[in-house]
Amino acid sequence: MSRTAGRRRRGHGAEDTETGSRDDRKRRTRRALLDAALDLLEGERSFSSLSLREITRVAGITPAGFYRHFSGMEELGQALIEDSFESLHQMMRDARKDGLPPTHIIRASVAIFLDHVQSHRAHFRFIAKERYSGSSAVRLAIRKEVRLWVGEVAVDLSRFELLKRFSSEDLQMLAGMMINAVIAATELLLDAEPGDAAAVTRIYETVEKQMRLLVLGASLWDSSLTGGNATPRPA
Amino acid sequence: MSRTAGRRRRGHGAEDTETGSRDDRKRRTRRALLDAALDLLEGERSFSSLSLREITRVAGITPAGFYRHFSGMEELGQALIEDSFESLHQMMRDARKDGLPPTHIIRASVAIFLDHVQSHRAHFRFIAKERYSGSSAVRLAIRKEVRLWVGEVAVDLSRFELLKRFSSEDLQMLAGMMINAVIAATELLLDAEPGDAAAVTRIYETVEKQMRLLVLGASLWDSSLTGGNATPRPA
DNA sequence: CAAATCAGTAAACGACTGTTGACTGAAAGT
DNA sequence: ACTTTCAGTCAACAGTCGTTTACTGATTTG
Repeated sequence: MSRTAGRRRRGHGAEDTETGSRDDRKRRTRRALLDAALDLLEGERSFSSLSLREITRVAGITPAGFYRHFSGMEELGQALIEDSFESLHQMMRDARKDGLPPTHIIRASVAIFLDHVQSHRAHFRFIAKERYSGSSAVRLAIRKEVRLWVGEVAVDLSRFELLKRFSSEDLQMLAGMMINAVIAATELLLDAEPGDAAAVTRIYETVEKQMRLLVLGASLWDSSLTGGNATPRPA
Repeated sequence: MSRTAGRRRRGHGAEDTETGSRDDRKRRTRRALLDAALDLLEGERSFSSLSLREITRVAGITPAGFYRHFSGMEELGQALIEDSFESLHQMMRDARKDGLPPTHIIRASVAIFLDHVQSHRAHFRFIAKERYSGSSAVRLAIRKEVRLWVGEVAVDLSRFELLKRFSSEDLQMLAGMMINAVIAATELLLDAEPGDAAAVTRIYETVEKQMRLLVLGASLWDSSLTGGNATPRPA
């Protein structure tokens, strides 16, 4: 009743629906769907609790219209993952091309990454939430990205004179610990209020300290003392 | 139609419903509800995607019966958290009482914890899933537990002669890194096939290596070199 | 033994869900 | 100028959901 206003009622998603070629408009609607999902995930909700209808409502289209873009929620989840990591990869390529300062490479890299996190909160919130709670396809995709990242860092580390005597396995472990620390910092960053500069500073400082501790440990490391006697029990 | 069998149809939850006092039966049904939720969480599902009806179905009671035990799903979530951490605390108390070997305390502690994880997979899967994707109440509860744990470990570490010169802040950081490594190992453990002894052994060995690296780093640490110049940017 | 308690049942409610098929109308193709 | 394509609409579907209400019947209580 009283649907007085213009025919098309849209949500926050696609604003100027009227311009551009058909492909452009389609791309815009797709973006609106992705953004709608990210918007809803900014709150307490988890991806698996989002409904298709809810997302189309926020994006400003009809439920049935959803299927012109994705076969279902699972596929939208995949798209969100690709979306999130693509901007990260882009950033990392740029950073590599621009060249890092030779002296504080680690610190600079960490800072660049955390800056990126802060300017893409929604993406990383999604990743953090889905890393352990998402569908197995999404979880695997995230794990693959992390594994690749660890590999890259291990290669970078292998160029340090100090780390020449590291076995490649131990290099992976060191890289893994560094990335674990950065991921932990990321999660703290996402939990902190975005405007809380003091908290942000503390997080940056802490992770830098952690890196320093790891480098110190590495300087005394002897890869030939590997393994030793572990204490595992099957259950 | 054709509901031929006995009146009460129960799921996997409460088996011998017929015995015990009224309180006993109530407790058993409550357990059945918690177990039903944990069962469902063993799969791909996340807690927020579980429905109340679904849980009562698995537990073998009527939807309305749920409310005799919990006011809603949120309260059940809280109960699951308490349940999970209670057995952990119990185990830690026991371990402390029994006394750890003086020589390899860290290694032994880590192994004991990971053993506990393996024998309580469902609980820890729940915690891992909800740590970043759950309701804020649940997330806060988990974070509180982790923070407390870090504090305890920091106190334990302060007794080492090697760490006497650590500032309390740096001790917290070291303890935090150790626990981060253990949590990362926990997550690997939960993702591994329970029977995969080789994978389990690798995880134990890796985390022990990580501990050794941290201890090495600590041996060179100088708390007076704290802070330095961090590189944070508000956004 | 009668009365009170209360864990669990049964049925109904309105709301929301994913998915469908037939449609419309503007853009793209020819 | 015509036909084709196709993003998005609309209406309807069969389910599931959380919650409420009145109830039942065994156990506890006095």
